[in-house]
Amino acid sequence: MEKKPLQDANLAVGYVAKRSDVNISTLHFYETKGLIRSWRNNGNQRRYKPDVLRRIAVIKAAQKMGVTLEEIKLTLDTLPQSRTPNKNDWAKLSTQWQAQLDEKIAYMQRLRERVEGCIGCGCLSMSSCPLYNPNDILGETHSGAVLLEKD
Amino acid sequence: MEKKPLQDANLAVGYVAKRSDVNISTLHFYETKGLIRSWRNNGNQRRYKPDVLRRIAVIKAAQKMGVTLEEIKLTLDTLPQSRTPNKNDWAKLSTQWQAQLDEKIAYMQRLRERVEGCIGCGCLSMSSCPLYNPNDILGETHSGAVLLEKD
DNA sequence: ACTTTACCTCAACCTATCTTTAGGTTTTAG
DNA sequence: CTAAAACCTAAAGATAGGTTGAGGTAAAGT
Repeated sequence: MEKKPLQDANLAVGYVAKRSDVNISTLHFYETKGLIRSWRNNGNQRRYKPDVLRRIAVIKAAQKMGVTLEEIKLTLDTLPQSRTPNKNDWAKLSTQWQAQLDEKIAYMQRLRERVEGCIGCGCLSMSSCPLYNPNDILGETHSGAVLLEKD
Repeated sequence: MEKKPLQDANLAVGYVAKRSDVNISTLHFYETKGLIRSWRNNGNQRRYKPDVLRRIAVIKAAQKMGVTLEEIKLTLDTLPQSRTPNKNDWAKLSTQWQAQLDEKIAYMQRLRERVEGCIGCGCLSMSSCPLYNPNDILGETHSGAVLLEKD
C-alpha cells in the first residue's frame, strides 16, 4: 500500500487535450479559471498530473448537468489539495451535483405540467394563465422547494 | 362574428414593457431579432397590437423551457401573419415545445441515473465509466431517442 | 408655455464559455 | 543538424441574450 506505483507522470498539454477531447485552448482557459493546474518544464511548457484527466471529465459531466464553471470551481476546490483525490472524494462531488440535477428535473416537470394545462385551457386570458404570467413564481432562480406552493 | 370589437388598440413601448415585465431595451432587441413587430406613430414612436403581450409571454415561457430565441423565432414565424393568432394557434406552439421539454427531462433523467451509477462504482477507471467518458454518447446535441441505446 | 416623462437611435458594454490569430520558442524525428 | 510538430503568450473574435449611455425628440401634465 505504501509503495504503490508513482502516479505523477507528467503529461503534456497536447496529450491531455487529445485524451479528454477538449482543445488545448480550453485547457489554457480552464487553467486561468483555476479549474485545473499544471507546472512548467524547463522550456516553459505545461505539464499535468494524470488526475487532471479525471478533473476534466468531471468538469464536462457537471456541465452536462447544467452546472456553471464557477460552481464547478467552487466544488472542485473542496477536493483535498494535499493528496490525489480518491474514490470517495469524487463521489462527494457527484452527490452534490445530483441534488442540483434532481431539482432541475423537478423544475422541468412542473413546467411541463403547466404547459399541458395551458394547452387544455387555451389560456386566452393571460392574467389567469400560470405559465404565461410574467410575474409567475417560476423565476429564473427556480430555487426548487418553494415553487408551485401557491398554485 | 364579422363585427367583433376591434382588437388593434395601439400600445406604447413603456406600457408593454411594464405589462410584460421586460425592459424597453429588450423589446427593442426582440424587434431587431424579428420576434415581435411594431409600427410607428407620427412622432416615430413604437406602437404595438395587444397580442404582442401574448407573444412576449410565450417567448418567456419558451425560454424557461430552454428554447433559444432563434428556435422561438422559427416557431413564432409559423403563426398566421394575416390574422391575430387564436387559441389553437398558440396551442400548437405549446405542443411543439412540450415535446422538446419531454426530451430534455428524459435526457436529464438518464444523466441522473448515470451519476447514481457512478457514485456506486466509484469510477476509478475512467475508460469504463459511461458518465466520465469523454466520448460519451451523451453529447451536447442530446437528440433524445438514440441516447443510451448502446449502454 | 413650460417642465417632466417617455421615447428615439446607435454604439459600446456585459457575462459565460470558449476559439482564433499572430508571432515567437521548444521539442522531437530523421 | 535541420525541419516539422508541439508549445508558448496576449489579444481579439465568436455567440447568446441582453443592458447601458449619450445625445436628441415627442408627448403629457399643470
